[in-house]
Amino acid sequence: MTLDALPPHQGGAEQLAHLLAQALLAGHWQPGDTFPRELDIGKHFAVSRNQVRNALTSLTAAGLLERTAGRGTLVRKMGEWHLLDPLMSEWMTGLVNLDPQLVRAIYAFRYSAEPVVAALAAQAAQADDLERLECAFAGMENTARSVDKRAEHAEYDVAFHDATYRASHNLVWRQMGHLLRPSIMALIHRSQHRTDTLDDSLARHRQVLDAIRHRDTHAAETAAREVLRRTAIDLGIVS
Amino acid sequence: MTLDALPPHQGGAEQLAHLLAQALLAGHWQPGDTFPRELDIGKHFAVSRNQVRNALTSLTAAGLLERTAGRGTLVRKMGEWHLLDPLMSEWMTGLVNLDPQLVRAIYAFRYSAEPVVAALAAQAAQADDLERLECAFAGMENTARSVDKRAEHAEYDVAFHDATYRASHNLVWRQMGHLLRPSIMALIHRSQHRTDTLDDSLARHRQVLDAIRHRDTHAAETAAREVLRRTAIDLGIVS
DNA sequence: CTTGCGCAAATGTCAGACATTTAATAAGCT
DNA sequence: AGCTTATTAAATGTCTGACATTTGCGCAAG
Repeated sequence: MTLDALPPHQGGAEQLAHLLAQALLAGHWQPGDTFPRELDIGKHFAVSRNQVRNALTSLTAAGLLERTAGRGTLVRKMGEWHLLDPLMSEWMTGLVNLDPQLVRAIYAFRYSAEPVVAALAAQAAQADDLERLECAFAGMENTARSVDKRAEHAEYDVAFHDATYRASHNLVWRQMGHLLRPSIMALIHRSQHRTDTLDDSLARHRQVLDAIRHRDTHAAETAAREVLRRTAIDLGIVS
Repeated sequence: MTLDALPPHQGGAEQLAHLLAQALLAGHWQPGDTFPRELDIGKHFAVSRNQVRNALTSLTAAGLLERTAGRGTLVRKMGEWHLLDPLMSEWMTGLVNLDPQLVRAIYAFRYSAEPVVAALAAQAAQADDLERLECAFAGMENTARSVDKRAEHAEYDVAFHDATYRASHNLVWRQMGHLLRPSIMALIHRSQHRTDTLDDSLARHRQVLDAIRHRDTHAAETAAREVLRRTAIDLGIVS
């Protein structure tokens, strides 16, 4: 795989990293392949070697690449990626062709984790947590009816689940909110945004909110599981 | 806080990053403080500015620092740390004075997560997963009796729990195995390594292993919870 | 067939100058 | 006095060229 298929870019090592990362996430290179050399990348995108090195440093830190002096830069396989690195979430959001295996893995994680997180949230939520949840849910309601607000609706969806993780008041769980964005964004491209499915999704989210508000851990657990069942249908994981 | 209290180092930006990271994790700087300037760090440790910048890049990627041109380098608060970055786990292991709030947060996460993970492992474990689990458990047994094998015993302990996460066969859960190392290493320094508590710990680990081997998800869930109750006692979280 | 030498190619490192951003300070006007 | 605007100093960010180090390969001698 060469660089020629990649779009141009303008300014900043971060944007370059984003570009290359998305190409890697999309599978343009096979694991074990040798990545283009620093100088070639610099020539192709008309940036200095410094910018290239900064970008490659990020990709290496995220586990996408492995660099050794003399040998070059190798592409690592998906199992070695640091999926929990916040940068990875940024790079994954907006990627239309995310590997189905990855979408499924993230979904399976959420399906096993979020019920527990919701239960914790029901125990630990404070006033500001409830406010965040209610605000996000209201946003979801207000953006559900118009087709041209799909992106905005997804943002509120992310905010709702992120607020759930935050409400657990656990530093570790909270970090995992990053994973939500790519998972939920994948929904936009795969679901048809039909109004009946959206109503169903809203109803299930409301049950999570109510359960947390009433400090009912068991109800929160089952309600979160129901939300994710709906998500599975929309993701096409189950029919 | 100045650099004078830090030990010297030899060679490599990674070691420098490790040194500075441990000082930050130990709370030598308050959140919001300004970190020493690049040139000062370089002078103090007799390294080039490049090495300093490479080290600080790692610390910034881990969320420990925030750098902006003109202002300088600021120390971020614990809530902003990227606890799931593998580098963080490396830096935390071997740190004797880990913040109790952090130890407790990681424990609370494990207590809510590992039962679920063990249940998944009971569903998805393959032959090689069982082999890893059995090998780690055997190592724990063999090193339980002698006091001078505490470090080795801890390694097998980490390997056991890591094998559990791996056996879930989920890419996301597997990443979280990194968090185990600092959590389990903290046990060495806080527990008295009494033989009766070790026997108890071994028995509870054995039940997890057996439950996974027999594909009994419910038993795996409860057994994992029992292991962590034992851990809580040894960590001094509950009496 | 194996060992060892040397060359080529890639990443890693260094040093210095310069660019850019930021905050504080001083000047100047109303 | 008070507000706005240059000026300046200080910190990180960037560029450039040269050099160091590691790795893999070819080639030749034993």
